[in-house]
Amino acid sequence: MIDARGLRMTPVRRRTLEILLERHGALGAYEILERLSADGFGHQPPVAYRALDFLVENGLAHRIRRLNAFAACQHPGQEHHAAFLICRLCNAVAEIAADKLRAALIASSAATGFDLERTSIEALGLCPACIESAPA
Amino acid sequence: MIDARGLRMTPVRRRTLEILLERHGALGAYEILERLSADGFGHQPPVAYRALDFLVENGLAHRIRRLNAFAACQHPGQEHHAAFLICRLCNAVAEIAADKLRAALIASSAATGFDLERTSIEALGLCPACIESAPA
DNA sequence: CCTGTGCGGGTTATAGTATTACATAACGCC
DNA sequence: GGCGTTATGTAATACTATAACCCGCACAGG
Repeated sequence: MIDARGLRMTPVRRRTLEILLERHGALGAYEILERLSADGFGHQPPVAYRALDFLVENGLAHRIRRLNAFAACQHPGQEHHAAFLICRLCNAVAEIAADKLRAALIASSAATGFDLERTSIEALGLCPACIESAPA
Repeated sequence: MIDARGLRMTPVRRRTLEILLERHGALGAYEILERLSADGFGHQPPVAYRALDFLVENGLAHRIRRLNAFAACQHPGQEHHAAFLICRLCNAVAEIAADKLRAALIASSAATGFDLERTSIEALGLCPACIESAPA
């Protein structure tokens, strides 16, 4: 039950990750909870939040704050920092590499004396598909 | 009642901005609501949310998503994009210029075909004061 | 002047998101 | 097997945000 990195990938956690992977895009905690409970897991919010916290903590999923939602990580296993592009029409979420952005952010903040630990970079706009279907 | 930019700075809106300015750092909508209602304004959530939406929309305040809170803009009147450094211990919020970061983000996302409209860049860490008082 | 219109602000009610606290069960180790 | 730790389940509640509706005032046009 304990994988190479020392992670305990229990049934709820695995199923939660599967649910996220099945969907391209982000899911709210309560949507995930519905599916978990349909699959026989508990049906109270902490069930979903705990599994999600675990996945986020271990780099298997990301939290999209703008949507109050979660998405599976596109590059699990690799140490990386991500930024997210969110379509304001269809809520599609694209993950892009943000290592350079993060470095720039740390550089920009050097003068403040802050010690940065986690960064969250999100952008709202239109995805290619919605640009097509909803032209100016 | 209408200023140079065509903004209607009504009493609730002005008071809301003052409340944000009085505090260095971020305030939740319900904290703001408490003070507004103590000052004789309405005491239902929309009162605060509407004023805050107005301020954010017009560049006089920022929304800090990580904290579900709001902070007065440090550079009002100037067209700019900001990033925020949030202390995970004392919740202090520092605003730094993010125009370059934004440009880099737009460059990074060019390949995806997304059209970026708004960006939100936040980082969590320790502020100088908390580094002092809580050393490793 | 007066009246129609639009915006702001007030209200009630409710929706949506997240956490605390506590009890029970499973696991890993010795 | 027994013990400490971690995970799961539950109930209850806290916190954040929005919808829908009404009223009144400021302003523009007649």
